[in-house]
Amino acid sequence: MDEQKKMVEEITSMEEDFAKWYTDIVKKADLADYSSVKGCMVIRPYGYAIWENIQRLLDARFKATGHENVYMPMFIPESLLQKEKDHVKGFAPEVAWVTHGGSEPLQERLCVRPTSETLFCEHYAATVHSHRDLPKLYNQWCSVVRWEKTTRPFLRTREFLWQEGHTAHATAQEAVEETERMLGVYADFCEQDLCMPVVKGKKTESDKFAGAVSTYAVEAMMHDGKALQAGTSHYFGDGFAKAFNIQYTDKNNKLTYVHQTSWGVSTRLIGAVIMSHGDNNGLVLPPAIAPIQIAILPIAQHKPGVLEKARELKERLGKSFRVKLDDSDNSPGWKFAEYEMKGVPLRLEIGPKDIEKDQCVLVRRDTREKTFAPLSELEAAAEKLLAELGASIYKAAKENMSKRTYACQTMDEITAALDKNGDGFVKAMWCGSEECEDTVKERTGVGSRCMPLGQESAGGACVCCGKAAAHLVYWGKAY
RNA sequence: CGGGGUGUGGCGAAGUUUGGUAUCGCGCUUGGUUCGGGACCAAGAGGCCUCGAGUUCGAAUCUCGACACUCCGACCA
Repeated sequence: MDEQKKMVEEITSMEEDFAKWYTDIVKKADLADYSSVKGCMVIRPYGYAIWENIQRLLDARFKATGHENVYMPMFIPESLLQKEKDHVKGFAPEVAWVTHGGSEPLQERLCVRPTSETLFCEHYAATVHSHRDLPKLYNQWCSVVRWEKTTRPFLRTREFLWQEGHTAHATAQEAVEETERMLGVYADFCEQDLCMPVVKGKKTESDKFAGAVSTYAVEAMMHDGKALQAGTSHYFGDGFAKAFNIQYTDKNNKLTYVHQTSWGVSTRLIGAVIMSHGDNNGLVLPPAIAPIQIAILPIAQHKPGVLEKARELKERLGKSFRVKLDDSDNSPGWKFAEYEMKGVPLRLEIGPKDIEKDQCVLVRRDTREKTFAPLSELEAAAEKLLAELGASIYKAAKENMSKRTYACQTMDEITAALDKNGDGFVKAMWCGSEECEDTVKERTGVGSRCMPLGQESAGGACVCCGKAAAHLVYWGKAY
């Protein structure tokens, strides 16, 4: 094949230009397209199918932990948004406002929800009266709007799809447990279903959600060594309850404020998957969320019996897997490249030679390794290969993370590690002062990502000021 | 929000310096031959040159403005 044609079809290599590689995949794998409003993207059927799988799997986990789905309005009156002062301060700069209904100016302008804490609070204030009404374990799937200045498909868009869980509890302890439980649900989902290792941690004071007592996050590492916040879980204490007057009568007939949490993940997860597993042939999808798990590609499909056999296999495999049979006129080579671009985990080739031997060829997306599978054992073979692929891409992502995690004691060590090995997580102690946090960022370019849970090491000196350190911090550049 | 880059059929580009009514590759349509790593032949279809104002006999090309995309920083899911 001549070079000219190659240029047309191939994507930019990730080594050459990671940012362009990313947007190439978004476009060429048919995940999303730009629209006429900056930062608002069209999520195309293939991209949306990935989101539907994410939704389905997460929703099951939410239900399993006792949550119910609800739907809150898209608009928030300005006065309602204003009730919690830290919250409004955090979000005011990026809300979109509705000022007119038709041609009539509104008496009070309405903001398009950037997040729905205030709406849930208003509702809880109206419906929570007794300890018997608690806990409230609500979740909603919706889109929210934040008027971002710079945007990128999936990673940062002005409108994005997400879920937001909002819970109200009788006690602080219960709410803290909920916050940690949901962080765990996210971490589990990322690791098991997205095959993406994450670091669970607590955000520093300066990095907390607007209005939260504490914010937790799962941080993933992308292929280029930059960090991506994959999900967050917040503990609110009774701050919102006081601002919105959410009280219940407890067992001792005493009026008490509730304790709240909220937690969310968004379509950003799709960006995370692209940048965790993709390669120079395109997307690589974890089997759990792949819209097509097996692409059946007939070879020499005009020859007698081939299409019939391919259809038979589709019927059979369709009972256990998400399967697509491509019987279009495109050449086999074209189809190979196409389904690799789309990240389909497993490709099944079936041609005259296979039919003779009562077998087919299975090819893993990540390694392109071919396996000849007897048709009698096809389901088992496919199952095994999908599981192996999942384990294998998880392992590769994990290795990338370990390889790019640098333990440092001094500022010079940080700079040296980043210079030598490229972007990654820097593990370093921190005294807890905002000054040091800022200084580290200024001088080394890495900001605090989180204070990892379960890794608190006592003692040591702050990497910046040298005083006694309170926390181990993962630092990094972030998306 | 600061600094760069880009905007021409569906996609990628040439043409802009020096104004004269748009070119190439891929894709698409039809017919035929092919088919185990991005096939080939033939005949076709398809363009508000991002948008708006201006200069000019005449603008993709010059001027001004807007919008969008994108990269590098600062901020955020």
